[in-house]
Parts: sequence; structure tokens; C-alpha cells
Amino acid sequence: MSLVLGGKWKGRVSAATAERVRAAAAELGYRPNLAARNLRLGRTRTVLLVVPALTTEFFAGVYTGAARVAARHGFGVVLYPSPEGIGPARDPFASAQAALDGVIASSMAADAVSALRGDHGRGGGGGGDQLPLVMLDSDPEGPGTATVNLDIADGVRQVAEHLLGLGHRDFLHLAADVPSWTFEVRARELAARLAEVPGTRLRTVRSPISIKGAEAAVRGALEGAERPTAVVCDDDQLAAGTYKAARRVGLRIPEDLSVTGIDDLAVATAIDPELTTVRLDAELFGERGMRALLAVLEGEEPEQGDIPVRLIVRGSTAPVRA
Amino acid sequence: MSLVLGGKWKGRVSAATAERVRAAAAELGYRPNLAARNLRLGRTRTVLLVVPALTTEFFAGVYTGAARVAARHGFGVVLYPSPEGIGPARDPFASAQAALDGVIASSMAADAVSALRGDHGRGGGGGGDQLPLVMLDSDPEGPGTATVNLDIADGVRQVAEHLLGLGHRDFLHLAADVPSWTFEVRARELAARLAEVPGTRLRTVRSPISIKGAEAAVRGALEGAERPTAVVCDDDQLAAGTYKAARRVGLRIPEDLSVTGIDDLAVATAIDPELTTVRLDAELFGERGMRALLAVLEGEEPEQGDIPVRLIVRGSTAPVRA
DNA sequence: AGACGGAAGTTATACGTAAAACCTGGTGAG
DNA sequence: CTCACCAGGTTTTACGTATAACTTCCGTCT
Repeated sequence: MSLVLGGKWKGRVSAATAERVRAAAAELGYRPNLAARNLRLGRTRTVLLVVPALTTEFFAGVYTGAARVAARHGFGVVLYPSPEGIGPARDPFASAQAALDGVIASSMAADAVSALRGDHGRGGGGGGDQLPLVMLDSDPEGPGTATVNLDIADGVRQVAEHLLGLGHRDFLHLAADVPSWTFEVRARELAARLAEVPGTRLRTVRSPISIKGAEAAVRGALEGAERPTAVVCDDDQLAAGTYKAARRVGLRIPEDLSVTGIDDLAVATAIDPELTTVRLDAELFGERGMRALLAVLEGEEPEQGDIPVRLIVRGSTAPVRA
Repeated sequence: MSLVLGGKWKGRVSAATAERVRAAAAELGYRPNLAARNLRLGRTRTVLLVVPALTTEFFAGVYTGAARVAARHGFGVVLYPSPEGIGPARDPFASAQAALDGVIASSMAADAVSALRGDHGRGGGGGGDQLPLVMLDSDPEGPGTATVNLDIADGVRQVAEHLLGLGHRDFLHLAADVPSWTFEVRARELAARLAEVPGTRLRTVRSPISIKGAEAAVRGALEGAERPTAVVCDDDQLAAGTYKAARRVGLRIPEDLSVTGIDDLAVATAIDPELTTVRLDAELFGERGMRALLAVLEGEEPEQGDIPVRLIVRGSTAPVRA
């Protein structure tokens, strides 16, 4: 009976009976039992997406993209926002309570991976075999079956060029205080680019990723004569916090202070002036991650190459004042 | 062997063998197969959370709350952001690809429910039996096994009192152009409260829920002498759009125009001045929803009563100018 | 005419778990 | 001394599906 719905009854069942079966199924409202099917097939067509948080639309975009291509391939995506944020996820599998074919981990710390690899997949009583794991926003040299990255280094370079072109030489890097590879890249790349230009100065302030946190963290650096002329933020939320701090200390943006972000979240255009920021295509990111995982599951080679990013120049950056 | 891990080997297995089994399990890295367990138990300890979108932290909060309670009871939560937004969800089950014990639908249109009820649960080949369904932000008279609501009517009342107390009489309601019960309540309640006060005026403008959309929708109403002194927005994002429109037409907030929102998202404090808004406790909302579903599954009566909300007065509202 | 082949339909089996049903050996009571 | 009982352990079964294996039936070719 299951043949009919499977669609592959080419030479097995007559067209007449096939129709009869389908009618009966519709009549009784028959739905196949997923648990039984998963058990029989030994695969669940379900993957787990581990993200550090859902407080920003970025990961919502990643999910959306991943879920879209998953759906096209008959896969479902289960979300696991790690309660520990970027740190090691305690036990996503037990929590997700789902039988899995693979895992995508977005922007998680490398050592979080150990906890991620398990045997909740198709594998029977036996042990040992590991789930395919795709890492997003992560060190390509690190663990994981495959890695997909945004070309964040290029994004930081675009920011640096833009600000240098406007005459800025005194920079503050408002860095996300989070142990993630992607933020290490941002710090390294910014420092490297500025080091190439004589007469530049770069200070760094760390902050948790939140508007309030950023406001508190950056305020001190904006007071006094030693203040920078440009603040490069790791993230739009940090930039929003910088706006608030600037307003507190009486600095106008962009006349007195240029500010840049990364992500291009909704908040980037909600604040005034609109934020110059690096647009990250979260959905494409999720799509690429899911495609990579599907490739691994098919035994194919995942697509190579970082995803390009683009600087969106808005009103928060201006030439440095004489 | 499964007895040991189940924890109920009180008088069945000696402590020695129990230990031996546990050691062997650890040795081999044994993990029970979820699919087989689900099949055997006839329940999956997995519920589906259907939300219209993830573009706002509100639903992230709902998810977080629901997942937290779920985890405490050994349940997992699978998320299904309906691609159609608030409208009827096409086939969440096929997409979620998970065997389910129940469904929570947040802020979905009532007629979306029909598609939500299915037979993908424990049920065997048979048909007919419906999954328990908890509706959030929905008409208590509508379908669904149980309903959990925020006391949004009270929130709107608090907004109205606050603005009336500041002397405002000329109102604009910036309404979410979305067919959801919760927004109908907001419109109805605001109109009802203002109707009680002689000399008040209420206009309504509809907008999709986005900053850009709101800016475009509200701009016309802010120009000319007939403009309102207070804009009551269904949502913080609409309020953020109102800020931008006001800036365009040269109105200062709150001196020339008072603005209120609902939700208390991060954007509410990112914009300047900070937004007076109604704080909704999304996490508590999710918790209550999950608890209601668990109660239904246990055959108990779900907790009654709406969740209280609270007006947070910030800088976007001021006495009307003489 | 007999046998072979292929299409249509039917039965059997395995997936891994949980739990019931079923053994076994030893001890205490009658 | 024998038997019932019980703790401790082993075998069996069922969950619902997908598919392999097997049976049946008929038409056709030699």
C-alpha cells in the first residue's frame, strides 16, 4: 500500500489499484507515521540548526534560507538556539528531541563542536559514527565536515577603505566581546589594513552584543580630547549603542563622529542618521550552509568560496573635520 | 537493557548489573535511536511552534519561553515560521518533517488553523484524531484546544489613559495591516476608550509591519494643519517608521508629536527619543502557551487568565502644546 | 501443448526500542 | 523435605513503515 504514495509504482501496481488506494487513503484521512518511516528508512530528513541567539534577525535569516532549500529537498529544519550563546552547546540533541541526519552550527565557538557531535542520527545501537556537521562563520581549518563563510574580511576592508578615504586616521574598534572566529577575523583584518597606513591610530573597546552594553562600554572612549573620529563596530547593535553614547556626550553623527556597523539589520535604518554598514545576506548564508550539508549527505563535494558582502554607505559617515 | 537508562529499574535489575550496563553503554557510545523510541512509545515529546515570522524578537521570545518549559518536561520544540506570514500555513507538518505530540500557533489568523490540524502525531494508520492545538494571541471563542492571550486590551487602555492625561485629543491610529485577532482588539479597544471622551478625534492609517512601510503610510497624515498630536502604533516597528516620517516633515518628537508603540522591542530604546511603549513579556507568553499544551496532553485543565502587560513611559510622549 | 516470463498482487521481514511475558535458581516457611 | 514465592534475568512481541521475497495468473513463443 505504501508503494502508491511513494510514487514509484511504475511497473508494480496497476493504475486502477493505485487510484483505488489513493481514494481509500483520502477517505480515511490516512497519514503515514513519521516515526515509523524514519525508523524504517534509517534517515529522518531532518537537520538541526544551532544558533547562538534569535535576538537579531540575522539568525532568523539564516534559518529562513536553510529551511527554504531544505524544504525543496524534502527536509525539515529544527532550530536550537544555544542557551549559552556562542559557547559550547550543552546537549542540543536531547533538547531538540529529534532524530537527525545532520547538523549546521552557525557562528559557534570551535570548542562548542565537541558537544555537537553525537550519534543521534540514523545509527542504530552502535556508537562511534558521527553526524555530518557544517560550520557557518567558522575557522575553515577547524573541525566540522564542511565550512561556509561570509567574506567578512573583505567587508572590514571595505569599511576601512571608506573611512580612510574620508580622511579618518583615529579609529575606535567597538568589538563584540564574544569568542567567535568571525569577530577575531574582523579585529585582525581591521588592524592589518590600518597598519598599512602611516599615522593611523586604533584603539579597541569590547562590549557584549546589545545596545545598552555598547552604550556603556563606548562612552568613556568618546569623552575627552583624545576621542576617535570614527568608530568601527562589529555589529549594527553595537553601532546603535554608539549612537546613544554619542548623543549623551554631545557628539553629532556624522559631523563629529563617523560610525559604521556590520549586518544591515532593521535597526540600521531605524536610527538617525541611517547607518553605514556592511550588508550580510543571512538568507543566502543559510542556503549555502544547507546546500553544503545536503552535498555532504549525498557524498558530494560542497560548493567552495566565501559569500561576498557589500558596504552600504548611508548617513553615518562623513569626511573628518579639519 | 533499556530499563537501566529509563531509570525505573527499582526492583527489576540489581544495582550491580545496572552499573555494568551503564558502563558498557558509555563504552560503546550508545545513544538510543529516537525514531525507534518514538515509534514504540507512540509519542514524540516534540511540539510544533508556528509563528508568522522571525523578523522581530517577539517571536524569538515566545520560542525561548516555550522551549524552556518544554526542556524541563523533556520536550523539544520545532519551529515553523509560516512563509505566508499570518495567513494560513500551507503544510507545517510536511515542512517540519517531525512527528508531533501537539501544536502551538502564535498570532495566526483563525482560518489558518484548518491547515494546522492533522494527523501527524502518534496516531497510527488510522485517521481522524486531531493534534492538541494551543492558540496564542487569538480569539478565545475561536478554534483550538486552548487559548492563551496577553491582556492587550488593557495595554491599549493604558496607552489611551496616558495620552488623554497629557491632554491629547487628536489621535492617529497607525494600525498593522494584518488580519490578526490581536490587532482587531487593539483597534476596537482604542476606539472604544476614546469614544468615551468628548471632543476626541481618531483617524486610522494601515500599514504592513515594517519601518519603511510605516514611514510611507503615515507620512501623508502628518502633513498639513489637520495633523494629529499623538500617534498610537500597533507595534514598535510602526513607531520607528513614524519617527522617520516625522523627521521628514519636520516634526519634533515629543514636542510636536507624541508617539507610542507596543512590544518593547530593542528598537524602542535604539531610537531617539526612547519610545513610550507597552511591554509584552514574550517569554512568559511562550511559557504559558507551552504549559497550556502540556496540560492538555496530561488531560488537565490549562491555566486561565490573560497575561498582564505594562506601559513603559519614556521620552516619546509629552503634554500637548497649547 | 507446455513452459517460460512478466505483470499484479500478497506475504514476510527488518528497523531499534520498551515493556510484557516468561524462565530460573535460591530461600524461607510449612 | 518440598513447595511457593520472588528477586534477577532472558525471551518475545508490537509499534507502522518500506521493501524484498514469494505466489499467482495469464499471454505468448517455441
